[in-house]
Amino acid sequence: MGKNRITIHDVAAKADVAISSVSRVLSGHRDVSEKMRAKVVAAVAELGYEPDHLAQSLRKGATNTIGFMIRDITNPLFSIVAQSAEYELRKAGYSIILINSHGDLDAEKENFALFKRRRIDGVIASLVSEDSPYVRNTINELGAPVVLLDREVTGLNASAVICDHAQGVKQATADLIANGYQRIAFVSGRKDVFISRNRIKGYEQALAEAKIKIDEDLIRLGKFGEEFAYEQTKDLFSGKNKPTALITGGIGASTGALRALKELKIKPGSDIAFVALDEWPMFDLLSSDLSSVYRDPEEMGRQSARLMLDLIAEKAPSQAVVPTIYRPRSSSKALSHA
Amino acid sequence: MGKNRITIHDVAAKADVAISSVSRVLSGHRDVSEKMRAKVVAAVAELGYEPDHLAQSLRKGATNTIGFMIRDITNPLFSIVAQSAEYELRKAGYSIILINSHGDLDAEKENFALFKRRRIDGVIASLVSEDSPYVRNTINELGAPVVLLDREVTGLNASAVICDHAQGVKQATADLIANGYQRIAFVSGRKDVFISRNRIKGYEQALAEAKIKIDEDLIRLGKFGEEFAYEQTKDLFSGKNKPTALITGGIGASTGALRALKELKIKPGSDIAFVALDEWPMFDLLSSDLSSVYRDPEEMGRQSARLMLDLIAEKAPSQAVVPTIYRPRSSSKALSHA
DNA sequence: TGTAAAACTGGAAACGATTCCTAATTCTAA
DNA sequence: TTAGAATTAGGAATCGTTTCCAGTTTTACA
Repeated sequence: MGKNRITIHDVAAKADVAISSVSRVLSGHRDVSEKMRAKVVAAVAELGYEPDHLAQSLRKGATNTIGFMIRDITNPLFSIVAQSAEYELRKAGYSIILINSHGDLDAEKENFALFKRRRIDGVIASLVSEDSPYVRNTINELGAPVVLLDREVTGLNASAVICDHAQGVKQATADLIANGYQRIAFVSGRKDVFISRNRIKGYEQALAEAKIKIDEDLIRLGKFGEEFAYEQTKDLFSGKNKPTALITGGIGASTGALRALKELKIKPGSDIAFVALDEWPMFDLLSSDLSSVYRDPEEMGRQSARLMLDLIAEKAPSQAVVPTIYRPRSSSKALSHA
Repeated sequence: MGKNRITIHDVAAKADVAISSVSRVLSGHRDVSEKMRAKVVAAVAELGYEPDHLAQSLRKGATNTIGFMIRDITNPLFSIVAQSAEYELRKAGYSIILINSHGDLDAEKENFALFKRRRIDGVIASLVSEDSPYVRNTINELGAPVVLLDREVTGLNASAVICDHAQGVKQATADLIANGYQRIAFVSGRKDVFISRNRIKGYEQALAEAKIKIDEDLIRLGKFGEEFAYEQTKDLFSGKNKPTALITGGIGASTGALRALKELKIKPGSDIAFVALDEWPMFDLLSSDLSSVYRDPEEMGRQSARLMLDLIAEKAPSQAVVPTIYRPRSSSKALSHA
């Protein structure tokens, strides 16, 4: 067992120099003679010494650790974002502490406290809710830079990666309209967050440009997750004024809606038109050839890492915009529509 | 900005006591008078003091951090394991540092070094390869307990969560045989790891019990990931002696195989029988109603956390076995088979 | 050759906690 | 009342580094 770890003292003793000299050699300080460097390097190699990250952090005041908080790492979109961010940050010498908030505000609060105690160098987060007063306080008191995913935060010292949902959704909606659909339902998560507002904006713009009156009954915004979308889809298609097309926002909502449709024996792409906002792995293996509005999660991860490194380098907060792409497939054009 | 953080010194000064007394109050030491406790608690509350985790770690020699290393957090099975383990460990006061190895041996090695520098209290890992000599060295020199996922490691001071793949695969294979299939192909990842060996064992047992001679050409073990399975599936179904049933091991392999079948216009469940080893989210929404051999990833996460906490409590290494369940669905019984 | 500047090195003070040791106080019992 | 035990509180060492400061040696240039 590596019971007794090797410290800088051991190296100093072996090389017969002061510990400060060992530190200087290892940190690449310039005021070091060649002889000294050789002695220390030899001793380090012989003992297999590796500096203790903990002690370094305490002394330097930087932990080289970034907190990564999301609602649900199980969501494939976020897991790709996390992987991509980790990959980038790692290259810059940072590790990631991963925490789930389970979509719970109290857990989120608690997580920020944990990050603070652990003296994290920065936080990348997809927040549960963006505009509660506590967010402002918590983030400001964190004392470390913050990058938010898909959230607009005003008057806050934070950067953000935002996606241009409106544009892709508008294209998708316009295409559905061009294909002859008028009663287009929209099912998604909470209405008080950026992503939903932004998506609905694209939807409404397309309808407005086509001079189609908005039917509020077709817009179902409530909660993230499968259940809500499942129930709403069932409800939408059980009334007498059924929609002829359906747009679902987010992976959870898409899943819930697809399950409901399956149970109702309504086949997307034949009985109704369908567009999913976001794709996920194996999307192409689903029962229908579904249209989507795609955004690149790896790019989101890269951008969040870049923004974080910029903030750590004390640059001013900024925003990165990731585009969305409408990918029409056969489900945009159901065979049997009126 | 929370520039100047509040330390135990500030609390001691405010309460007009020694820092050692503050520490004692906060750590619940019994030799503390009621008056002292009240004074300190008041000062802590007033200042909003929170102990610095870094300093505590350095002094106590424990970081309350567990390293979690997997090939690919994007794999939904592993992301659920990670989430579940994080949830459990968190309740015990531990945080998780997440690292991908990307299936690369050098990256894996480097990751262990990182964990060591960071003085991690333990590592939960799904290793790339289990029996290289370096694994033994690295793990033994880590100086912290290790829990391995789905790996058998002999003569090593580590616990393991292993799944009883053989049993489920045997059941599945037997069912295929009972349904009249004889030429059952098996496509999966590397043959030199426990999971593959264990799966193939179940497959071979079922064939042996049915007195069916094993056709080595039907067994395709090579690499994890989609490409390999894609190519092998194409190859299997392009020869003259085509299989009538297909078992694919792991999510990557299943994906690759399903893509190949789609391109070949072979429909699992109608043209051939099909069983996927492992399920993933939205499995039920795929184009066919696929049979599977299921294992509970949340349970794997819980077990890995439990084993880790046991090791930290200095209990002897042990193994947890997670069962697999054969879930027959319509794809086990293709309509048009001979 | 002398002197100032530059290069190099070692000692010690941080970083922010825990914990051991000791001294002071309070309590118990003879 | 007082010796001795039991509580309680403070001081200082420690965890393993970095970094400032001061002192010593070397170099450079007049």
